[in-house]
Amino acid sequence: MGRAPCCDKKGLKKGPWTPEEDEKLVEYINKHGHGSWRSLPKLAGLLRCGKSCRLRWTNYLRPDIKRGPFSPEEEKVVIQLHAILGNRWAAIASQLPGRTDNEIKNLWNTHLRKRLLSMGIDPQTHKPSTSNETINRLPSSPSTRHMAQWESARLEAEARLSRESLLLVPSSIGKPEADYFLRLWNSEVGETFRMLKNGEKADSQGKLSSSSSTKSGSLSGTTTEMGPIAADSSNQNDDTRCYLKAGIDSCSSNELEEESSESTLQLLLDFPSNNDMSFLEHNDCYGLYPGFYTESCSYNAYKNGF
DNA sequence: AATGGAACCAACCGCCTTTAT
DNA sequence: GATAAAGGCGGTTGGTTCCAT
Repeated sequence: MGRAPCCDKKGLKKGPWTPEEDEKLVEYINKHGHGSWRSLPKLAGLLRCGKSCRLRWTNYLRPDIKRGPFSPEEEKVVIQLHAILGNRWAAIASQLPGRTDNEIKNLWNTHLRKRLLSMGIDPQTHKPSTSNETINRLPSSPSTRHMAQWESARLEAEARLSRESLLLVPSSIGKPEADYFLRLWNSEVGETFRMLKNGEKADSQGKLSSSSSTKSGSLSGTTTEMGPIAADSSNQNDDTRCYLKAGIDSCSSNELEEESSESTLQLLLDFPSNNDMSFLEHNDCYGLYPGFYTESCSYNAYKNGF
């Protein structure tokens, strides 16, 4: 049994919206709300399908839409969330107020994806590409992968810190950073992260699980492979590089699979500073996105870059 | 100035999930 | 439980603009 078309397409206009159409749509929604999208075009006097009206409203006419170019900070968030969520544009958009899924999708396809590719990063896996085209330019260190995982763990740790700080110090509410991570953690993003971390089948749509070879792979890797590294690194920064290297060199993923992410996180939080990744600067191979290291050779370039 | 390719982005299409009956 | 309608989402397309030659 075929699905009925969303609307009768005879006589309906397609293509770009005119200012007059926009005006009609905005005026109607401001007065009555959108109600049923199916019946809206008729009521608003538009020769458009309801779906088209909904899209025009949500992607362009909504008053809270933030237009204009993405800030470096926004781009960074998109990249980080994409590493966790994959192509779940709506979920990513929910973390960027005023930005639409369509906008983020376009940003990704036209800018960020190419930028990562040019840096030798596979935009789907966020790992160094193995293609012949890029492999020769890459530092062939496994630690690049670890840095992606590290960044994911950092996200989680910061979210936890934010949540705890809010519980302990109510006055911290309103601080943008804490607010952001609290929101993130309590949102679908955080839920996805937690589910993946626990090895659960994420979301009922099956979309996540269908594409989770990337996500669950990298994320479970975050908590497992990071285990001994973070555990050992609870000592001092001086030792961290050694532990990091030792962890990379020696860790057998099977054996590490059992490592508790709780303890890992705790140890992460025990770091002198969660944001201080300066100990990585001394080694040219420690970096998530090698393109950033041509100048500064610093993980901070990734953290602050874009 | 003309032109061809690249880049950008709004909009469409089809599939999936949710909700109502 | 079965079915249809509606909404939502991600992939893709096609028109427009920009830029190099």
